[in-house]
Amino acid sequence: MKNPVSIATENFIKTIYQFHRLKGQDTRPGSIAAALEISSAAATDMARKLARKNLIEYEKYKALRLTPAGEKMALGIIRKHRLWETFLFEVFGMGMHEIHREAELLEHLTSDFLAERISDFLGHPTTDPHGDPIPDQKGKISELPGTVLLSQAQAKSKYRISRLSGSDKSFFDFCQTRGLTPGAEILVKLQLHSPRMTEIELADTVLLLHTGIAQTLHVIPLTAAGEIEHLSKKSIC
Amino acid sequence: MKNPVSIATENFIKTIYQFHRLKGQDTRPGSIAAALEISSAAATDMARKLARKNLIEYEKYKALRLTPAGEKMALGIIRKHRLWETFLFEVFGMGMHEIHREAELLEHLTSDFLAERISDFLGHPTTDPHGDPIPDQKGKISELPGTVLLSQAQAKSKYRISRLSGSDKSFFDFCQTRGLTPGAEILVKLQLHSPRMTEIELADTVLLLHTGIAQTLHVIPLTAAGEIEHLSKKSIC
DNA sequence: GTATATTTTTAAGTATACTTAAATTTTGAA
DNA sequence: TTCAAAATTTAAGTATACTTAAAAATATAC
Repeated sequence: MKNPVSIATENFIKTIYQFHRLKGQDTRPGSIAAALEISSAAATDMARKLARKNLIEYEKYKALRLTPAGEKMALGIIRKHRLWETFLFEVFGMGMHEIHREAELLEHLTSDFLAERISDFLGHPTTDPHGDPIPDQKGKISELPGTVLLSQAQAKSKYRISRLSGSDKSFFDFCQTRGLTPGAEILVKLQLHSPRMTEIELADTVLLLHTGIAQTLHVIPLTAAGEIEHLSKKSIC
Repeated sequence: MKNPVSIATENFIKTIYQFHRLKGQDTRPGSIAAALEISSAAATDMARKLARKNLIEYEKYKALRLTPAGEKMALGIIRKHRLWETFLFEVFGMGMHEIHREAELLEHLTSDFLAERISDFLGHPTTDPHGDPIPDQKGKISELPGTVLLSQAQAKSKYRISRLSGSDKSFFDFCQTRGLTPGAEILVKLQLHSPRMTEIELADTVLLLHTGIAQTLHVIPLTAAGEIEHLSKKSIC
């Protein structure tokens, strides 16, 4: 029935999924190719092959879309990735900048059986150390609703950090020493333009973050959009 | 310097090493091919390619031999394999028949960095659950000296079980319920011929093992070969 | 609306890792 | 020692996953 697929295929499918859900919908062959560091020609090639396997819906000159089977496969890979990240972080105490690199490899040679043993061992976590949701066994994922980049958050509003999407050690070190971890509550005080910076407050500390950092932190508004302006005007000051 | 090699290459190198060290020296292309379930032609092909990469010493129509670089690579893969087996057994409580299957995959996508984290976590074990030695970081392996198959052990002699080389669940279940684990001391009472069976005693229990099992258990004599006959005659009776 | 820039696709070619079939070499039995 | 069986190698071919370069289609800028 379900014949095993190559690592190249898994990465291709996973990238389409992530670009579709997270980035701005741009799943044209060129974008996927750039992310995977392969040529556009190779991406077209792969797309046509995977369309024959019913993983991708492919139409010439159109953006790539996953079939339900492709999406299910992507979620399976992402589940393994995030379980490994959680495991390496919590059990081996590996750094945030290291776990992604290792999980990127392990995800491809992890059986469904082993994935369940990892999940059992960890007590079936629902988010990984970056704050990303871990799809369940059936491929169901609880997408964080309404998350925005900190750089696009509204001034004078309260948010909860939902996700750290950076990759280098210095970024994670910075976040950790300042308490910028998934779940932390912050108040956006000011959005500055030229130079673009975001001023936030958390635990009585004020931080001025440049765009590079503020674009890497994802946040969830803590109250309905309409009320925020109103509430924050009252409660802060 | 050391460019990454494929999973196919790793399995090829590993198989040559294992056939050279464990089985009866037969590392001709056909044997390696049979073990990997590929054609002899494919094995010849691979051997010539790896000779160009200085991992194999290849001479037409001769048995395949690893270069020092090839041997070092093999030991690195075996280290990762056995660390994973130990880990999956001790931490996840996976069965003996399951750990090999999973380690067979994970060994190929495990960085040296991660291997050291696993080793750290386990307290730097020197043998895996099967009783096989785990090579150290530099590729040094403490080969068990003088291990023989239980089916070839001398009657009326004491041995210590050193290794369980089976692969299926029923074999490991049988060994576990009877106390046949690496480290256990046994007394070989009798070697029967037609049907070939081995009678052993451990912890006051006498077991009659058929050849299939006795060929899968590796043992180490507990005294020098000369003394055994003498000693066992005295102490038992 | 046309021209140009961008993107995608097609075409041709490469490396890896296999296959089967035929040719060659080695091995072992009489 | 010879000769046939067994193993290995060579040759030709396939699928995957890429490459570069040229052609074709789409998007955008004026």
